[in-house]
Amino acid sequence: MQDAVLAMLAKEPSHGYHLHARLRRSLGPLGESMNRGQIYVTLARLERAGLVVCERADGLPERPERKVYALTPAGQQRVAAWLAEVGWPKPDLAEFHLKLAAAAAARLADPVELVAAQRRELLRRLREAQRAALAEPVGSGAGLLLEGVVLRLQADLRWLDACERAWSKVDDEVEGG
Amino acid sequence: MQDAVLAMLAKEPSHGYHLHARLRRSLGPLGESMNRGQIYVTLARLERAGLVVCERADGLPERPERKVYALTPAGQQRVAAWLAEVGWPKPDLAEFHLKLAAAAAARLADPVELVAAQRRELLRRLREAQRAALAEPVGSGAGLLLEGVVLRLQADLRWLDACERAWSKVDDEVEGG
DNA sequence: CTCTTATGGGTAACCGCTATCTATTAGCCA
DNA sequence: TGGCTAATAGATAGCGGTTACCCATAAGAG
Repeated sequence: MQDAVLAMLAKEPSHGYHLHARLRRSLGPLGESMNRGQIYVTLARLERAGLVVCERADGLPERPERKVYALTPAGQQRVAAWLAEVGWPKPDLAEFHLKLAAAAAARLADPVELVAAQRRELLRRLREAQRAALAEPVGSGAGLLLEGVVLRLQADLRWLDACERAWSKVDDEVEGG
Repeated sequence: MQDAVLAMLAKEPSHGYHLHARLRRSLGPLGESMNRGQIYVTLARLERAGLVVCERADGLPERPERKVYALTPAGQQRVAAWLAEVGWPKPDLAEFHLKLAAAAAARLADPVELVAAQRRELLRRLREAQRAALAEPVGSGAGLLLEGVVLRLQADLRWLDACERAWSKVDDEVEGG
């Protein structure tokens, strides 16, 4: 979040609400879930860390005071460092994996059933993402983002197939043994 | 995290360190990054919420006191609810997307270069995951998990290809215009 | 016998995010 | 004109997770 805000400020100084709007526009449909208040918390921390400064540009006395923030040299340095680093979020498949293991171990549910339910959900999201991608203008950033979502969902569906194969075999062994 | 701990307790009561070991074993190489202290924080919260109870079973006086936790009826209910829900983590591609946009807008870096660097990193991780998968016994839970990681990385690499195509086109337009 | 290291178990502080609350501005409508 | 609603701008509290650190035991090394 901090890096995202700094990245927006690298283009031009803004106040909290404007930053929020720019982020949402940049992320398209995936930015819907962004919280408004988070921006201000993040800005306060960035200011405390000396990465941004607040230039009070409340020119109109009748408007609510809005604080316009801009990058400090340290902030620019951090943006450059962020751009230079090659990080990638680690896959978060552990939860479903544990769910299957727990269901089988405690005999609380049928793992193959859980996989089937999950596949229905992912197919639903896949259709939704494809529909949203069609609504975006071609070549837009949001459309590209949605393409990534679609590719991920397809990969996850393939993984569910593998899960089903694996847990079906376990069931057979239990029944057979 | 809470659900993961509850799921382990659904199979059998355990104390903190044992739970940590079981979780790590169940997750294979992906469990390496798990923090030990987190287990105790989580157990304390679960106890406060009335989902688990602590039966002090420190039979040997010379051993350090270890608290054995077990599910309460409310805890069993929550495990059942967790198994019933069909959730899936949302794709977290936004950070890289913002990185590309910020690099291009502030002219701090070449987006196509960033994509190339990211591709190198993902290929490295892909090789690593495939190697780890070969080290796991076939049919084990950890092996299945690693297969999911591999499928995801392959999907992300395809997305990077799409990113490169999109941002190359943008560069052409800028140069041409 | 002491020093060091590894293991087992725990606590506290910090950080990020979400939800919620306040206050002002603007638009609408009766 | 008064009252309702939405949008804008900002602040706060609480939850969940991670990190860093602390305490005790056990095993070796000198």
